[in-house]
Amino acid sequence: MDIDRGSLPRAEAEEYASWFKALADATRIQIVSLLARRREPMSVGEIVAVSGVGQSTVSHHLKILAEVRFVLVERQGTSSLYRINEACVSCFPTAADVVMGNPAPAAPACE
Amino acid sequence: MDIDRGSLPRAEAEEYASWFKALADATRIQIVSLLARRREPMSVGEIVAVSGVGQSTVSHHLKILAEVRFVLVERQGTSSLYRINEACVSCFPTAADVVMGNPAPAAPACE
DNA sequence: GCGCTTCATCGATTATCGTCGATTCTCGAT
DNA sequence: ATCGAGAATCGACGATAATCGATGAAGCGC
Repeated sequence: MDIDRGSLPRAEAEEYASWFKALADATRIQIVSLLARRREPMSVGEIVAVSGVGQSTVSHHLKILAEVRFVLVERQGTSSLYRINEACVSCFPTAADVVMGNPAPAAPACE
Repeated sequence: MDIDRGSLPRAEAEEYASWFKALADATRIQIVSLLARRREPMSVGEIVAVSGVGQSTVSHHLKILAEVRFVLVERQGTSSLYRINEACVSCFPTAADVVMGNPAPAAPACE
């Protein structure tokens, strides 16, 4: 395919797709949004208590979000503390701009 | 769940999720990006010729993109002309900002 | 009307996803 | 060493998705 000329290169499109896929679920969006608003780390238990789904499900979602580095994790004692990846806060909307053909304002890659 | 306090309301999260889901595929990202760069309408055949997947698959992807109104369609004679929805060009990156907890610069809802 | 082009839809196949309950693992405390 | 709490992993389930080939429907030219 030579859609790459006139569009995005396939490799770039696939990376963006993995980002959007990570947010293609309402529960994950709420988790990211929650962590983004409180800038402080939260334990899995706190997120479970507020998320409306089971613990294993939350853990699964957090793993997906961590794989694309939307969230960062740090083990502390018996609990895992998750926090938003500040870099993504500015770089992810920029990716949306790129897909939509907008001139990227600034912000290069995400870390 | 009362994740709605401190995060996004569930209904809003679900709407955003449907948007991100529409772009959770590299082929669809390339199609959107292609239509966004050429601002002119393209026929399905043109997109197929450049997309690397079959005609029925492209038609399927275009339907998904049209359902969330990222693209608009207009039948002309025997062919269907798809074009980018200009409103989404600015409003979709804003949605990304909202999810990431950024203060939305301006741009209200996408019609 | 007939055929051709263009696109949408159908049916089937295969793969991926969200969720759950149960289990396992890792700590810290006793 | 044992226990208990917190979190990750496993196995399974139904649901959804991506892709294809084939078929169907709409419009144009002859």
